[in-house]
Order: sequence, then structure tokens, then C-alpha cells
Amino acid sequence: MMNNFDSKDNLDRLENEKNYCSDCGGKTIVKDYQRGDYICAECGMIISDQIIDDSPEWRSYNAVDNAKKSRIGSPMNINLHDKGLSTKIGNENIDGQGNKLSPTQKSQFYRLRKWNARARISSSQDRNLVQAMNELDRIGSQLGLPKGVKETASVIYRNAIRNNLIRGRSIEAMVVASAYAAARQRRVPRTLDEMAKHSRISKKELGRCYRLLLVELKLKIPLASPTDYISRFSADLKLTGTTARKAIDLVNLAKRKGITTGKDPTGLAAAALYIAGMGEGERRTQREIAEAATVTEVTVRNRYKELTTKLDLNEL
DNA sequence: AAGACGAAAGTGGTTGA
DNA sequence: TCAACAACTTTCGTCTT
Repeated sequence: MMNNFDSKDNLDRLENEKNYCSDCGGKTIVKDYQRGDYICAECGMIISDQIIDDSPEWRSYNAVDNAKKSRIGSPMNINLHDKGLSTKIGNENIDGQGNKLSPTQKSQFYRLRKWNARARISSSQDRNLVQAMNELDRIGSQLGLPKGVKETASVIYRNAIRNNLIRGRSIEAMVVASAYAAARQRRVPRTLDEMAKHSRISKKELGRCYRLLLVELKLKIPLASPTDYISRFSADLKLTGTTARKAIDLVNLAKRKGITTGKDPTGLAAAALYIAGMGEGERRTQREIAEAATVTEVTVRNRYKELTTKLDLNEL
């Protein structure tokens, strides 16, 4: 076996130990993995028996096995349409030894490459996915969606394909709807407005697609809570953590009093931040708050009034 | 002058007959 | 399917800081 004696490659590791044989003075120290020894190649003296085995801990009996067990290669990436696991044929026209290919071989490889590429993105479903994943990536980075959300969105979209929900509908709309669903599921919601603004899909269309996903895929998605928005809004407004914390307390208090149902969660989050900001000496204008929360000043005002009148703010 | 406030009219979505 | 309805938006005039 190759790994039993690899004299040169691993000699470095011996540097701070003995790198010569104490018996015969020989300089060629080799590893014996089967016994776990460093030994002198000249006299056979065992120099050290604490060898670190860096050979594979598994055994393979054929090439397929070997490929299966090898951990070399990029990790699976669910956001690529084939999860990044497919083979690509390189573009250099050289063989394994680095020799140039003959013209016949060259044309052979040209055909191979072509068909390999075609096979990779073969079905219309795959082509669909390629487009969808690109779109998901684009909107994901524009909205700063975390990686986990993109992955969830990817899963949702694949399910949508499997359930034949895409045909006859716009890919982009379904992708964005998947992203919206994923963001809500992961409790880092974006509003329909935000999603619509960064895509070519109207809010209305987006809502329709989203509801379709909910019904057809039986997704269970918690309804968005104002608290989910607070951390993002407060970051946008450069508010401190204490203010955000206070706003969350405020929302929870409002929830307990049952004055949150039916109200726009973003509006509530905005009003809570407004109040908390004033209390913490981090005043923001209603305009700034409204902009960050993508609601109007009027809504901020209405929620603000409602919260201050119906809530005893001293309870905080 | 900027921000806060409130009234009035309009919009899109839900609900219940 | 339609009307009633609640929440939100737009717009605009007035008040406060």
C-alpha cells in the first residue's frame, strides 16, 4: 500500500522530534502506519511510536467506493439548482499527464462537454430552477435575508414545483412568494411591500402567490408579530438595544391587553419604537419611524395614540 | 421651519348575508 | 356576489416647539 511508507511528505513533522536515527545516524525516517511507528529506513530502528495517522480512516475496495467515501469536493449547496453536486468537464484540452489532445480527441471532448452540460440542465424543471435560484439570490441579497431563509425559500420553491404550482405562473412571483413565506417562517419577516419593491411583482400578485403556497403546501406559518420587526427597524433607525427591548416589552403589554388584534404589526412596532425612543432619550421623528417601518406617519400616530391612552405606561 | 396632530376622503381586503 | 366594515393611506390645514 502506498500509505505504509511515505518517506518524504511527512518528514517535516519530525522536525521538533528526532529527525535522524539515534542508532545508526541515518537520515531517512519513515512512517509505518500499520504499526504506528516512525522507523529508520536504514537500520529498522523504531524511533517513535506516537505517530499521527493522517491516512484515511476508511478503506475502499474499488473506485466507486473511493469516490463515495472521499470527503473532497465542495459541500452541498441547496441554493444551486443541482445542489452543486454535478460534474463539470474542464475546458483545458490536455489529458491527465498534461499532454495536448489530438484533434480527434479534442472534438470528442467538445462533444462530451456539450452533452454533459445539456444533461446537467436537462429537464425544463431544472431550467426553471436555475432561473429561480438566481432570482432568489438576487432578492435575498437586496433584502439582506439570512442564509437560512434563502435555504428555506429554496425548499419551499422546490415543493411548489413538485406540486405543479409553478406552471402557468410567473417564476419570479413564486420565488419571491417563497422568500416571503420563508422569511416569515424564520421569524425575520419582510413586508409584502418590501418584497414587491425589490422585484417586478406587484404586492397584489405576491399576496395571491403566497396564499396559494400556504394552501397548497399546507405551510404553517405563524402570524407576524410586531416584535419580529422591532429589532430590524431599530437597527435601521440606529436605536440602542435598551430601546428595542423596551419597545418589545411595550408590545407584549399591548398584546396582553388585547389591543393588537387586527392591527398592522409593522405599525405597532413603529409606534412602540417611537414611544420607547422618547422614553430612552433617543427621539426619532414620526417621519423617520414611518419610513423605516414602511407605514405612514398617520398610522404611527394612530397606534401611538392608542397605545398611550389604552396602556398604563407606568407598568413597564 | 420642522415636526406633530387631526379631519376627511379614498383604497384594498375581509366578512357575513 | 354584494354590501358593510375596519384598518390603512393620502392629502391638507392647523397647532406646537
